[in-house]
Amino acid sequence: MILDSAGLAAVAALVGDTARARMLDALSDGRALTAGELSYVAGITPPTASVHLARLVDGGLLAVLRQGRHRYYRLASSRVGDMIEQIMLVAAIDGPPRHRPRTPRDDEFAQARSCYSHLAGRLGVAIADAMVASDLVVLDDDAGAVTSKGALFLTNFGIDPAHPGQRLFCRPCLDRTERRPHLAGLLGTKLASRCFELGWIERMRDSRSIRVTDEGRVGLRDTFGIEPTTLIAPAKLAA
Amino acid sequence: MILDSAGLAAVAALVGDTARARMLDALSDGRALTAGELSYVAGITPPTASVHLARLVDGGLLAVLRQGRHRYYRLASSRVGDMIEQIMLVAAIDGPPRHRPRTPRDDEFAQARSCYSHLAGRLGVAIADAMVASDLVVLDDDAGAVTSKGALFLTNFGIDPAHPGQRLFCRPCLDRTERRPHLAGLLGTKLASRCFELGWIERMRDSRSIRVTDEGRVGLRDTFGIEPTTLIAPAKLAA
DNA sequence: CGAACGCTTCGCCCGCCACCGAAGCATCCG
DNA sequence: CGGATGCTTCGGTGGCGGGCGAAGCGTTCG
Repeated sequence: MILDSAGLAAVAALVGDTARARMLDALSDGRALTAGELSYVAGITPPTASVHLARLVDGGLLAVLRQGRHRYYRLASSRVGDMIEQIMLVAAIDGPPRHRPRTPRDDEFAQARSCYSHLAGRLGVAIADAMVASDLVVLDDDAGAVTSKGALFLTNFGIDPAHPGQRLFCRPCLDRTERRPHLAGLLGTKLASRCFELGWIERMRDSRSIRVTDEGRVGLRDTFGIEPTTLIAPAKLAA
Repeated sequence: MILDSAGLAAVAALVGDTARARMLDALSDGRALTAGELSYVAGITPPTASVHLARLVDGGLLAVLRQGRHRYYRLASSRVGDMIEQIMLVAAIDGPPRHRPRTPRDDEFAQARSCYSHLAGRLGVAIADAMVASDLVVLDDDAGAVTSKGALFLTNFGIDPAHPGQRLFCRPCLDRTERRPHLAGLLGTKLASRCFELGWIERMRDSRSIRVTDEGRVGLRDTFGIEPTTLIAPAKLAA
């Protein structure tokens, strides 16, 4: 179980099928979906989906929760979510350019989304940028930390920064649409929760995309100094 | 190129073949190997290997360097290495238990190895543990930081901790054989380099495994307080 | 208790791709 | 310049796995 290129191949092969990849992608925000919903997003019939789901459970990527006559499937752990995100990052950056028709959903997705339990997309990067600029957190490629100024800020913002003596709990996560880091780790999770709590953002149904509410625009501007325009212009920066 | 479960599937499918997975595993310490060597480690004939390698280059996972009549292949970026490590982590922890005959090479590998550019295995975890215990670094699941005491220690150890004002550059990386964190990020890289420089460790040929030298045992004990026995006992902890 | 629903199992078909041996193409050597 | 070496391309074969429809099983509801 150690020198395990066999395990590498086995897990990757599970992900390396279009239908299964679509299912995993749909599950990668951590929610649990039913077999039926998953067969729909994968674009295959229920029987076929059932076989795929059985394989994914068998391979340890998914966990299943029986509830009445439904079966809810979810990622087995956040590690699986991280793995999917990492593969997608490689696909986006190292992989060959994929010219696909750009849909409105793509724009929503690039705008603001969840990355397992934290915020990503233009919104996530904007928050990270703002916090770095205001000296609330410091980041390099691999690591990050909350400053003492940042700890104070978080307290005022309604986030308890303390595990006693823990001013860290912050990690950069390379954003695959923006190709710049957003905030992950416990800090990322708490920031996201707090923004939901405040009604600044809300999930869009059946996707990882997130919508910034009107209150959110005001709050983000007042609290982080993020101009609402940042969150509207789709891709003018291409210049 | 955004809502890209297609890219996810494409990249994962590349990794999800036994022969290609073996090649990628062999390359995952960042070295460049020739097509011939790779066909050998994959256990396939040169023609077949050639096709696989072409696919991997085409998919952006590998880069090729022509040199005389040889062609050297290496991972296209450290992101690809991270991805492989992450998939293997999922395979090791979330995947089904794989009962394989345990070879001496497995033990070497679990003992000490490189994880792209930093140290992993029992050695890597022991160093991380020692530095946490001595209050040189602090770690949680997602993030870490070098303490001021740690910065002083690193200077004495021959590592320049400064980017001015950067006492961070430290990240935990879950070890897939020990299932506990070792040190990654810039700190992890510098620690590994310095240990090589001091002659404490050396690469074993044709693998990611690392051997601790006699000087290394002494140095690790005197500097980090790591008892040499920690680095010899293969798997007594199974109890 | 029977009908509707959600999901899985079964049986079958088909296409893709990993694989090899032989031949082709470069590059380096005597 | 001819032979050896390292790698790739070509042509053909075989097996694995993804796909569906039909049937089976458990749950829920009227």
